[in-house]
Amino acid sequence: MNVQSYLIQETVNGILTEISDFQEGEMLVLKDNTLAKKLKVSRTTIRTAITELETKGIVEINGSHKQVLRSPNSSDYFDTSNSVSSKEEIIEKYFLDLINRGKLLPGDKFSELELAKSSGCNTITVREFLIKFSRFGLIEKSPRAKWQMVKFDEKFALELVEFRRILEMNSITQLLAVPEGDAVWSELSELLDKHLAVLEDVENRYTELSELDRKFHFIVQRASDNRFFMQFFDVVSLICHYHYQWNKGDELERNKVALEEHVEIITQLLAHNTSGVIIAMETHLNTAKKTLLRSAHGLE
Amino acid sequence: MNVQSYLIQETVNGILTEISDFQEGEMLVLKDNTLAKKLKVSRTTIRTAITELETKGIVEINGSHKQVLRSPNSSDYFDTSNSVSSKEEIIEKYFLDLINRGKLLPGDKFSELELAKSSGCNTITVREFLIKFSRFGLIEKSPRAKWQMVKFDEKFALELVEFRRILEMNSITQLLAVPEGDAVWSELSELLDKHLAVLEDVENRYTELSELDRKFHFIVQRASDNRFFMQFFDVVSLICHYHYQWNKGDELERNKVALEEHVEIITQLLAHNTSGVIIAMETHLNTAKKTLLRSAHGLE
DNA sequence: TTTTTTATTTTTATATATAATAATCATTTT
DNA sequence: AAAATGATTATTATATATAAAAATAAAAAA
Repeated sequence: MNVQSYLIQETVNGILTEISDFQEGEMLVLKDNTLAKKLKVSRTTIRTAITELETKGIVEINGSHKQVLRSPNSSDYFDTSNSVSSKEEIIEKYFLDLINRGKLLPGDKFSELELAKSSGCNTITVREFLIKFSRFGLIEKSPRAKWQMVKFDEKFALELVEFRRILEMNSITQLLAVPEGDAVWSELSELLDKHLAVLEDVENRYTELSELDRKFHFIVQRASDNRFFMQFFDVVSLICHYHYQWNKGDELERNKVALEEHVEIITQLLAHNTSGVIIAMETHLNTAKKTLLRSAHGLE
Repeated sequence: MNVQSYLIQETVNGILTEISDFQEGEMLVLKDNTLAKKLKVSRTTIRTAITELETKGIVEINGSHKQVLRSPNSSDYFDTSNSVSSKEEIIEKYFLDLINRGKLLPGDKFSELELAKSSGCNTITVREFLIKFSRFGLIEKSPRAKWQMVKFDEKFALELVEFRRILEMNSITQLLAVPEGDAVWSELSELLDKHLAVLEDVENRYTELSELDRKFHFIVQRASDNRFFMQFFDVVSLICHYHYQWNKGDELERNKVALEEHVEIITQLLAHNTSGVIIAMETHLNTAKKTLLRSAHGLE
């Protein structure tokens, strides 16, 4: 039997969940229109999924009449945890992994075909992904030439840091204006606890900074409530993360400092101490700048 | 005879220019290696172009020996002024034209195939262009659904204006710090003259604002000397331009005000009056905000 | 030895075809 | 009349093929 597509599998699982409380002897009829609305897919998809359920013996189809025969058990569900919804996800994962493992360094060249072969996608999927990804300013190409990782020099680093400084300073001011009862304050105090927990055992847990850093800056940027700011959150976040990869040398010490700086900012935020927040943030961004510059120089 | 591609035509023209000072009886031999370096194309391209020159009777090919026979006349050159270098340029022109003529309004849907047919490109070219263009935040799509012009509501407008305000305020501060002798100051005073000229005959020339506006804000943003800022100059510029299209009602009055505001900013800039610049810029951005908001409301 | 050329291989750009999914419209059922 | 369905059409996603251009490597010439 041929393997169904991800969407069909997910839809089958969705229908199974819908009918999971079916009782023996009950009269349960499936309407594709209703299911389509509920699962937010087209009726065509629902019908393919119901046909699949018929072969599983869970549903009986009699013309337009689709009746549930038995309640589903766990083996009826498709395991979609390991599948990917599309080729695009495959190449995205594959490419980001290359970056994160330092297989693609600034100045490196690579071709679409090469990526397509090694990732198991076709060239068009790869190409479209690269076009989309080029928005981050990390890769570029000229017509009929190979793609190239952007050379990461001091100027690039300084521009990035300056841009980030302006966006974050603005957002954090907005954040300070958020009223007391808002959910963001409990989010922040939770985040503070997590930071403290990691700091307690920093020798073993210092690598968790990466995730906390992303979360922290996400909360800050989100306060701007501005889609253009958020667009750039992704860009800056990715690029910074990318370049932190290579200074493994003093990673423990560096991460410890960053964690402590986060703690200071969040504490000042929770105390609603405007000038304290600004100063702490300024310090943090300056440290980040130094780190980034060092990583830029390390590559020359 | 089949029409050569744009690149070949341009290369032929390039070689013709190279040998344009050929004298009767002179011994002029073409080396593809040298030409390739000079014209910045590959040797493959040079060889195709030289073959073309042989059929035109300008060059004689004897194995590896390529000798110029006569000096080229103007009819030997290809007219590439009307051709486009690639399909991508076609679709880009076509799509921007649709936008500018108000054929694509917020909320409108359109399909790749539709665009491909009407523009004469294939779907892949269209698709890749749309992916690239979606970076501007003006169009979006969900999987297997049509593309859609983003609904332009008040929130969108406010976010855009706020983002612009932060970027431009920062850039103009940088601009003020540029030393006296820099070329930017003469650029600005030229731009001031152009503004004044248009204002002299504003009833007939008010449509020239669009170009002056782009130039002015470009000079301001460029002062940031930051690629991330510049990326967004394009985005903001396009979106604003797009949305100004529809309030044709008070266009004369509106453009006149904008021109006068530009004059004020540039004057203050040339006088190096920091606070004056800030105030004038603030006023200008507020006017732009009002205009944009009115255009957002007009669409509801 | 260095440069140039020929021949070959890679790579991107473009075109076309098929499959999967969504949307539509006329008809039937409720 | 409203909702649901079947049949059809439209559209995107994916795959494959061909052409144009660039890059490379080995051979030839300077």
